[in-house]
Amino acid sequence: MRPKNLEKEEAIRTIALQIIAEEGLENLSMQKLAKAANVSPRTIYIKYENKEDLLIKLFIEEVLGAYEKAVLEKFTPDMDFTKGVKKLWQNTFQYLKNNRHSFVLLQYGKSSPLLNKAFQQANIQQGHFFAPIHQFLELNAAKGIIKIFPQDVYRALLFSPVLDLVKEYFDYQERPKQIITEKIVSECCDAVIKGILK
Amino acid sequence: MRPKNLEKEEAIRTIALQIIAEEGLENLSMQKLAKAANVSPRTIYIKYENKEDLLIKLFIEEVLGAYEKAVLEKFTPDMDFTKGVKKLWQNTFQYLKNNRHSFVLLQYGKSSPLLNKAFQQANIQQGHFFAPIHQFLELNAAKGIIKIFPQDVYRALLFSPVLDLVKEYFDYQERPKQIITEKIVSECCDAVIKGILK
DNA sequence: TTGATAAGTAAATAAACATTTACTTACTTT
DNA sequence: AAAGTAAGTAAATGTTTATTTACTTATCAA
Repeated sequence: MRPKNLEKEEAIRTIALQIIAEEGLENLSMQKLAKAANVSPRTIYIKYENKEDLLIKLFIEEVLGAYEKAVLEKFTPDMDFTKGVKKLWQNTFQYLKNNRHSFVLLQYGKSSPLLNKAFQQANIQQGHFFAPIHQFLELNAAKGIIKIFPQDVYRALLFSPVLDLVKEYFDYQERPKQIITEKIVSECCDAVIKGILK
Repeated sequence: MRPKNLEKEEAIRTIALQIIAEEGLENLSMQKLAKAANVSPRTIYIKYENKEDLLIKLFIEEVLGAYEKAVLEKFTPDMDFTKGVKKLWQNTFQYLKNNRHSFVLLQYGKSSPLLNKAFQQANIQQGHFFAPIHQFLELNAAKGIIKIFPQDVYRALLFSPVLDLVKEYFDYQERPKQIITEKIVSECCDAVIKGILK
């Protein structure tokens, strides 16, 4: 049996993310992707059932999976609260600023009903994303270190700002304004931490 | 001369937002829209040059414009800092939770390169969106009431969490978790304010 | 009332779309 | 080295797409 050419598989994923980042999810077509990845349309259908399947796997596995791994690098739920949050912010900013293509699809995950639904299903079926962060927050809430909120609210309070900062970091390249540096990210993180501590 | 039928114009915009919210921007087509709005495809092209023009006008005028107006309701830049931020959060949550269709396209504005570019251009050409908020923050920074950050960073810190809370409010309807109430929104707002005060 | 005119329609156009068919290739197993 | 097989290709499928053409309608100004 002829074995799979892993380079082709990777090209499909990489080029798909690139097209989405540059032209938008609205403008990704199977034929355009095949041509750009130097592959026959049929080849895409070996690995993916259809276009929706491709998008969902790209989003869940390629983007969310890798993003989660990068964010949780050197993080443990039993860390000191301030140190833990700072580490998570650092990891997030570092990873996303070096992976703009992933960042764009990640943002689409908050808009597109297809990806949104896929995320919720994956979250239930294959275990929750960012589970160690949940644990971390529960632990610190129980210890009385931070204010009590529903789990999902912590994410809004603690982590949505850093995603916005990444977006501003990329926007910088397109219009003149102050660049987002690691120092600014760190100072923002301090402000967020101050707000959530009891 | 036969006058424009304003009902048709509004139907086009309303149904477009509805399709985007339910099926995604990826799945909005001019023919689908025409059919759903009970209008000939040609009628859409009277008001809009092409599909991109429709999307941009929908985003900038219908969504961003109305959103800005609602958020700034009863807000003035010389308000007390805490009162001002609380008012902005209240307005945001109230308006968006009652306008889910607008919220979805608003979120697409952070993903789609087309809408993103359109936003940046509109921001420059027709004056900055949310200018009173800029003023408000500058004033409070000058008075030494809040920490000093670049203007765009304030938005990330102060306002991205409330958009995330709106998203969670809508997600509630699809999977069981704690509902986002006005009380929780208000408590989150307090935390954010605490973090940014000097 | 009528003539001008932009709003509106239904149907058509050509291009692009997702997916499949029919075939070839390259590798493993025997 | 030959057979078997999944990976891979090029070209075709029928559908849907954005947009236009050719025509009709409704209103206003004269």
